Amino acid sequence: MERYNFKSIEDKWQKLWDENKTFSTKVDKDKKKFYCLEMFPYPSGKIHMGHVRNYTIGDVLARYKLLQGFNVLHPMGWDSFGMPAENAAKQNNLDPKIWTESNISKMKTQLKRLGLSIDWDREISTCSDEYYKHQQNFFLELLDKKLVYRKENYVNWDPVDETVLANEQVIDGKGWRSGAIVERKKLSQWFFNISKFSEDLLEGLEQLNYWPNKVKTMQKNWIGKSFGSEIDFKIEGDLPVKNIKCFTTRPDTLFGFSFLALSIDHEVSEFYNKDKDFIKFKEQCSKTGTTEEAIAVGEKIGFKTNLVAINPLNSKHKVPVYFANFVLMDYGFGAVFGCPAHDQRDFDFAKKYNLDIKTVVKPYNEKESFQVKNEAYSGPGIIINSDFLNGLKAPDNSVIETIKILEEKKIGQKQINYRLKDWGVSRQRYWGCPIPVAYDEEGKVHAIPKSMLPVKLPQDINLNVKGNPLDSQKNWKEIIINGKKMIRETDTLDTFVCSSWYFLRFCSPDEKGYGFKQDDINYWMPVDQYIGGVEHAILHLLYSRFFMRAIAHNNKNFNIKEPFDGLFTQGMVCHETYKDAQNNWVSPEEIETIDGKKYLIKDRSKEIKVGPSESMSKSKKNTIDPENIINNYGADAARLFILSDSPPEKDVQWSEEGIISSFKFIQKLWNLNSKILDEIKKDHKEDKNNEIEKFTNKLIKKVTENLNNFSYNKIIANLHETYTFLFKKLNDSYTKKTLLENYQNILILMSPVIPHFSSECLELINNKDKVIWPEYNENLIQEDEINIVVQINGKKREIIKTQLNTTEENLIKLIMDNDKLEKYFENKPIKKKIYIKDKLINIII
RNA sequence: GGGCGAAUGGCGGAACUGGUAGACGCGCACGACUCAAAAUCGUGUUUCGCAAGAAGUGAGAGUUCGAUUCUCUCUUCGCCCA
Repeated sequence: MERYNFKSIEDKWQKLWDENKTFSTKVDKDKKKFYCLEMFPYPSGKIHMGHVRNYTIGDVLARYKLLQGFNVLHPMGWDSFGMPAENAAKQNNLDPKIWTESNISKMKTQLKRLGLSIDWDREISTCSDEYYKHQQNFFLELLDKKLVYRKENYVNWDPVDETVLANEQVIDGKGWRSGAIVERKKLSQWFFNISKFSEDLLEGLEQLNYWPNKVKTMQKNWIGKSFGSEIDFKIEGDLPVKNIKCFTTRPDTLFGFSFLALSIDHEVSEFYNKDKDFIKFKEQCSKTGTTEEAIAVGEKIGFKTNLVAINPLNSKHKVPVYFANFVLMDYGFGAVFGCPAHDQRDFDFAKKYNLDIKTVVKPYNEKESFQVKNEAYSGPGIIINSDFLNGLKAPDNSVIETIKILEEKKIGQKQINYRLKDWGVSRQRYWGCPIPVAYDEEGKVHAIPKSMLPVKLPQDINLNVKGNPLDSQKNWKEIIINGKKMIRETDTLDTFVCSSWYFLRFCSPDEKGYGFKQDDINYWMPVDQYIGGVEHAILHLLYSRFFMRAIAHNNKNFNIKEPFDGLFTQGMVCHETYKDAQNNWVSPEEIETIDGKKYLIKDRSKEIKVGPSESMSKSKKNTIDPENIINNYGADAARLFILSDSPPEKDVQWSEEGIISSFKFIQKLWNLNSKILDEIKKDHKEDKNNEIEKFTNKLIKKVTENLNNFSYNKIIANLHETYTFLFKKLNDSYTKKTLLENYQNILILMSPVIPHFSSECLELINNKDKVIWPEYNENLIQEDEINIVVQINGKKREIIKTQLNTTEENLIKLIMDNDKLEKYFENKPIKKKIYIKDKLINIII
C-alpha cells in the first residue's frame, strides 16, 4: 500500500496555485461576485489554532463559491499597528517596523502552508504608509464634515509609565505593567462623532438578516436607546444656580424623589473649586476607575452642597443636592434625581447618607401599604403615594402619563437618550497612524495639507522614554505649514480605525490617489460573508458600520451603509489543561499517555492532573502549535480535524486522537483512490441499479445544504459515509463510466475541505473537464421503496417496507398481515389512525 | 442585578417546518492478520435484562395521536452588559 505523501503533494499544489495565480481576482461585471472575508490577523509572528479555524472556515466557503462559478474576492492582510510591537521593540531595542515586517513574513509562510485560496496580490498592511496615508486623508475628510472633533476627556492615567491605559489594561484599579494605582486624568483628545449616527446604527441592524441575532442584540444594548424625560428642577440656595436639568427614564417615580445627584464635573462644581473638602472628595473619586463597571461595583460616595432642589410636581417637597461619584457627566446632563425606593444605586446612597426612602411603586400582588425595606424594587407594578399619578400601571403607562403632565406644565419634555458615547481615537503611542494635524502658536488646529500626506512616523527613535515617544521628537514635531511654524499632533490613532475600512482597501489595493476606487467598491462591496471571533461583536463591527456612514455623509457617490452583509462568528479552540503536583501548568507537549494515564514525559513517575478543556492560552500552557501539526500531519488533516468535531459557531476541543484520526482518514481515502484507479482500468461489470449514482446525487444534495448552513462538521460526517459506501461498493457491481463520473464529483465535493488531496486525485484520474460544483438530479434521489414506521398507541413497533405512495388502506392490510404486529390487535378495535404519507402510521387501540 | 444562549451515551456531537433519538467521529470490547507487537481490517457499543421487553434527550408540569423540538416553572453552565 502506497503511503500518501502529504508533504510533497501539498507543496506541489501550493506552488502551482502560487505560480499560476489561481486565486487572483479582477472585477468582471459579467460574473456574480462573492466577497469572502475573514478578520485579518495581528502579526504576532506565529499563527495559532484560532487562526487555523477562522481561515479554514473562510477558505471552505471561498473555494465552494469559486466552484459554483462566482467571481470570488478572498484577500488577506495585516492589522499591524498596535501595542505588542511597541512593547517588543522596547524590550529588545528594535524598530517596531522591522519587528512587525519580520513577523508578517513568518506568518505569511505559515498561512500559505494551510493551502488557503487567497489572492495574495491584494495583501495590505495597515502600518505601511501606503495604507495609512489614505487613513489620514479620511481623517481630514471627517474633520471637514465635522465628524471628528477635539475635547477634554477623562482617561485612565498610569502615573508611573506616564501613559494612558485602555480600560482592559486596568486590572483591579492598577496599571497592567507598572502596577501603579490608576488615576483619572483630563486630557484633550480626538473623538469621532459616532453618537450622531446612534439611531441610524440601531435601525440599520434590522436590515442585517444574515447576522447572528446574538450580535445584533449586543450592539443594540451597546447603543442603549432609552426613552425618558428631561426635567428642569428649580434650585434654592446661596449660589447663583436657579435650575438644574436631569435626564430620567423614570419620571413617574418623582414623588419618591429624595436627593439630586450631580457629576463632579457638572458646571455647578465651579462654585466649589476652592473648597478644600470638595477637592479632597474629587481626589477620592478619581481613584475609582472611569468604567461603568468600576463605578457600579465601587462604593457610592457623595458630597453635600448647600443647594436644595424642589420637586416640580410638588413645590413643598424639597431635597438636598449632592455631588456623587456614580453620576457620569456624559450620560444625560450629568445630573440624576435619586429615587431610593426603586433604584438600587440610589438606595445604597440614601442608606449611607440617611435620606428619605419613599415607596411609590407597589408590585401587582402587594397591598397599598407596601413598603420597600432591604432593597430597591425596580419591577413593574402600580403607582402609589403619588397624588394624581396613583393607580397608573408602571412603568409603561405611568412614564407616558407623567411626561404628558410635565410637558403641559412646561417643566420637562420627552427625550430619547443613547448610551453610545463618541469614540475617543487618540492614543499616546508611537506605533500607530499619526493624526494629520498641527497646532499654531495660539494652539489653533490646522489640517496638514493633503499634498504633505502621508505624515510618516519618524524612524530610529528611542522608545524607552516616559510618555509618548513622538512627543520627545523635536525634529519631527516642528513643521512649517504655509510659512508658519507649527507643532504636530503627537497622538496616534486607535488601531480600530485601521480595521474600520480595510475591507474597502482590499477592493483597490493599488489605488494611489485615494483609499479606494469607487468602481471597485460598487462591484465588490458589501462583504458577502465576514467571518471572525465573537469578541469583536461590538467595537470593531460597530466602528466599521460607523465608518461607512461617515464616508457616505455628504457624499452622493458613496451609498454603502452596511459593510458586512453576512456575519459568522466562530467558536474558540479549546484543549484539556494539565497541572503537576505543585499546581504548575504543564504543556500538552510535555505529556505522555501510557495505558490511558497521563504522565510528564521527562519522568514517567510524575502523574499529571487533567483539568477541564479551556480555550487555548499561553498562560494555561494548553496551546498547540499549528506549525508542528502541519509538519506532522499536513494541512489537509489539520483542516479536516478543525472542522470535524463541532459546528463552527461552537467551541471545538483539540485532541491528539482527533488529529490522528483525520490524518488516518486521508490515508484511507488515498487507498480508496488507488483502488478506484485500478478498477477504472479494468473492463466494466454489469450495473444493476445505479446505486453509485443515487448515492452521489444524495451526497451532492447533503453537502451543498450543509455548506449553505455552515454545518461543516456534518460535511465531514458525509465524507466518512462516502468512504464506507464506496469501499464496500467496489466489491459489488457497477459500470466504469458511472464510477468515474460520480467519483469525480465526489472529489469535487471534498475539495473545499481537503483541497490538496482532491486536486491530486482529480489529476490522477485524468480529469480534463473544468472543475465545477456538481448539481444533483432530483429524480435520481427518489427511492421507490420506503420504510414506514408503524406506531401503536404512539410507540414504535415495526418498520414496514413498501412502495412509495402506498394508500392507508393498503398499508393497514400489510399491518394486519404482519406476524409481529398481530398480537397487538387481538380483540381490540382500532379507535383512530393517523397516517403521515410515506413516513409513519400511528394506530390507537 | 439585567439580557442572550445552551443542557442528548464514557466523550465531541447528529436528528429537516412536532413524526424511527443517538448519524458521523473518538474511546472501549471482542475477533482476523502476526511468533509477538504496532499498523490495518471486521463486528459490537444508551441503560437495565439471558430474552421477550422496559426505561431514556438537566428536573417537574402542560399542549398533542405523537415532544430532543412548542408553552410554563425550576436547576446548572456559558457568553455579553452592568
